[in-house]
Amino acid sequence: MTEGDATTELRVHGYKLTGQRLAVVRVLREADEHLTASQVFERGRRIHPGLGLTTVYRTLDLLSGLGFVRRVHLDEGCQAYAPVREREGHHLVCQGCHRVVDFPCTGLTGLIEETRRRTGFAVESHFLELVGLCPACQ
Amino acid sequence: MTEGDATTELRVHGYKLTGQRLAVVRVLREADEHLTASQVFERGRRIHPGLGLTTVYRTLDLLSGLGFVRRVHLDEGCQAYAPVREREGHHLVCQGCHRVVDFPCTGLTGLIEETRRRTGFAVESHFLELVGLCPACQ
DNA sequence: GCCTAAATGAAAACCCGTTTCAATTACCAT
DNA sequence: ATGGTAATTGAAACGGGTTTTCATTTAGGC
Repeated sequence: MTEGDATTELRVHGYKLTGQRLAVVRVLREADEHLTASQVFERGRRIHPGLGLTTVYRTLDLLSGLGFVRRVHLDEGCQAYAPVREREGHHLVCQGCHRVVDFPCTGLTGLIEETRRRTGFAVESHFLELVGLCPACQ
Repeated sequence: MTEGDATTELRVHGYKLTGQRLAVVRVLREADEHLTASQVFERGRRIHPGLGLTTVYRTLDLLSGLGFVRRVHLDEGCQAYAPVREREGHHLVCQGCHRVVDFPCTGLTGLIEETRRRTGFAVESHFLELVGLCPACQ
């Protein structure tokens, strides 16, 4: 996610470019670990003082709908967010430092097609997340 | 998940076989859709009157740790649970009726190995969920 | 049938996230 | 530039789901 991408995309969809939104975008772009809403809130405040937590939640929803942010689902809970660096990709999360890296989604079409054939389901979306330890944490 | 499997496994791990736990196990075994904790609570009460919601949460955690239950992660939220019918498998969820079907985890080793090579991460676990429409809901 | 540690339920506490609403502000048209 | 307008915002109240606390009960080994 580049800052330019996000601002363009916001504009294209008719959303206003407010300082608050740009602050949230910047926080996410500069983070390489997953963040909770209140972490985004804290960091965003340094960029845009007066930013409200409510706005953080609203903006995370917005960016999530536009595909710039993805929720991270962990055993401990599902209230973390990470920037999407690779569209059509997925997240690989480090258990140690919470770093999040994107990897491309390849080699799943066979599995999905096979599942469609065996179950009759029309598969519309999928969610894949890998969890492990990054080189530094091993 | 068969009832026998679950009781055996509970015993093996030194957990007591209480009526409350067996009720939760039975509710999950007989459900073919994902259930929230309070749905498990309601149904479990019919089997074991006096069952408490707190116990339902604790038992879901327990069974989840033993691999008999898996959380279902949806856009609407992550507070649903479904029985694991196929170990080493994953969940396929119907958007219409919430039915959950298991499918085997095959064809992911290549993707994981490739990711390991490219990122250096030691991948320890993965979570895959497919979402779509079942034959009846299409 | 005891004994003891584990398990339970009710109530309170907690926490995350949403709604409400009046005030502000970005952006378009002039 | 300026003004008008609908979108956006923040504070506070609210809501619901989940966890903690703690006294009581109970399963399972002796």
